[in-house]
Amino acid sequence: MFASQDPDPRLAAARTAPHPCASWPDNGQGIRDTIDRVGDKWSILVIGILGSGPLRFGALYEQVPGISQRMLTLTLRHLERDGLVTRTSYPEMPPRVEYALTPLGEGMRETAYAFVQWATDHNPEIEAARLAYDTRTTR
Amino acid sequence: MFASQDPDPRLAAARTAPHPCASWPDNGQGIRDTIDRVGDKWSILVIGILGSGPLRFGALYEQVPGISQRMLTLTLRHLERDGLVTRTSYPEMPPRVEYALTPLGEGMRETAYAFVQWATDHNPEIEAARLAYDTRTTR
DNA sequence: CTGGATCCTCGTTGATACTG
DNA sequence: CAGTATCAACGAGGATCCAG
Repeated sequence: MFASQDPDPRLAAARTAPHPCASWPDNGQGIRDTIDRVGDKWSILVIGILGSGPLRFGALYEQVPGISQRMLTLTLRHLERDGLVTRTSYPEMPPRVEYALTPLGEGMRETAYAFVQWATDHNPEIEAARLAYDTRTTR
Repeated sequence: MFASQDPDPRLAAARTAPHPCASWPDNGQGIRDTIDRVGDKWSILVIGILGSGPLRFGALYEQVPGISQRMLTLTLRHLERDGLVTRTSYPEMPPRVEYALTPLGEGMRETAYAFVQWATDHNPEIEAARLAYDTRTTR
């Protein structure tokens, strides 16, 4: 599959010994899910908001602009399943449910924060690059 | 470029404080796109791989397991548009096109690496939480 | 108040075939 | 080799209604 034939010796070299770190530590296995959890539309927002302290469903619903009830429910379920968020329901009338970050979730939040920070800092460059690209290809 | 921009001392404080603000610095605007770029299925993989050095389309195609030509093309276009990757085509026969990380892309890679590292380190905990959750709800 | 159940739409992806 | 074009399929996400 790999060693069958190699017209270009550079390809063989590139495949066998490129650099110490050819890619990510994991690459393509379980990490995918964790990244997806952060990459999905709402999770990071929820985690960011919960970083300031526990909140009820309704409060969360108000603080995440544009989310639907369904998506908020699903997002919270996923986060709970992954051990990032705890769900505490108080059997009262009317029902009250509070969501809070676990220590694991707090760690995730801090790590994600670093990336958000980077994205914020470099957003101007990225926007500029997009503008340049668009004008270049449109013209 | 890094140390010069800090007009507001509160921002610096907000970065180090445990519970700085209600949410992320940006929240809901342009950052979304950047996060989406990382969150999408292939971009991080491509960026990670390109971290070891420039590669041709075909080599990339081989190193990303399961990607389709179309998706690789689209992913590279997006990354190029955002100024994270450069595309250099050599007018030869057969055609040769090389993709490489820009400095911006390299910065993105490093920042993302921190997160991937976290995800790798804590994957066991997350998997355990999932298992616990599933058995709890299934039983 | 919280959130489960349904329906429906739209975007993203993959397979395939074709071109410079 | 490095794409582009086209089409079909799938699934995430939104709207709405209903229930504990």
